[in-house]
Amino acid sequence: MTPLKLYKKLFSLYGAQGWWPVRSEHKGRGYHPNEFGLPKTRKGRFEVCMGAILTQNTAWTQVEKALINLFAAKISTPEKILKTDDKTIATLITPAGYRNQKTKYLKNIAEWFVNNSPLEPVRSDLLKVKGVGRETADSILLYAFHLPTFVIDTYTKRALAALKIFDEKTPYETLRSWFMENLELSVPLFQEYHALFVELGKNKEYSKLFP
DNA sequence: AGCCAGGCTACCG
DNA sequence: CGGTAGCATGGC
Repeated sequence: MTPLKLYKKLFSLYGAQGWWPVRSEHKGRGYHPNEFGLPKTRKGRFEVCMGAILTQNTAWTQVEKALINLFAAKISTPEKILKTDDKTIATLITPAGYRNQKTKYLKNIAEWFVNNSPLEPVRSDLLKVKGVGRETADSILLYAFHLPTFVIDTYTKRALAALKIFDEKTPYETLRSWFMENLELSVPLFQEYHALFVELGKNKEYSKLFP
């Protein structure tokens, strides 16, 4: 099974997903299938960064509540995150869990964003930010900045394990390389592919991968 | 009523 | 390096 064949299999099962939801640029409607140009603005890019932190080990439905709380409080820029006290942010993001940790992480990514966003982001710099691991970094690069990096998450690992291509504890970088070395470096392809793995995982339909 | 969500850090051997 | 506790909340 090649990465491309697996992609085609998943796409035939679920079709276009429209990741990542960008509320501030999509009339608050969330997903936007077959639209790979979003976000287009600084605000939208930072929204994706916040979402990437907030969704760590957390269901997206909870993340949306946290984001809506932040927007309602007019906290939607890195500058505003940085000058709001921790307690206030923690309360607003409560639905997304780990509120104290994620408050610090949001401030860290806000500081990174202020200092780096005019330039093209570099993966190794992003990984130095406390609170940003490999998956979060790759999500930010791929969905906020449209750089062709492959995102590996729990569902991806489970799918590859179900297919017996790699076992569950294969290192992140090994899996990422397998995709990136065997596919064209395409942002729409990588965005859609990761989204399809999540859809598969949510539905727990790994058995459907077999002929 | 547990188990799991679109993980990461700190710390251990 | 690989392995694991702790972090928080809500849906099922």
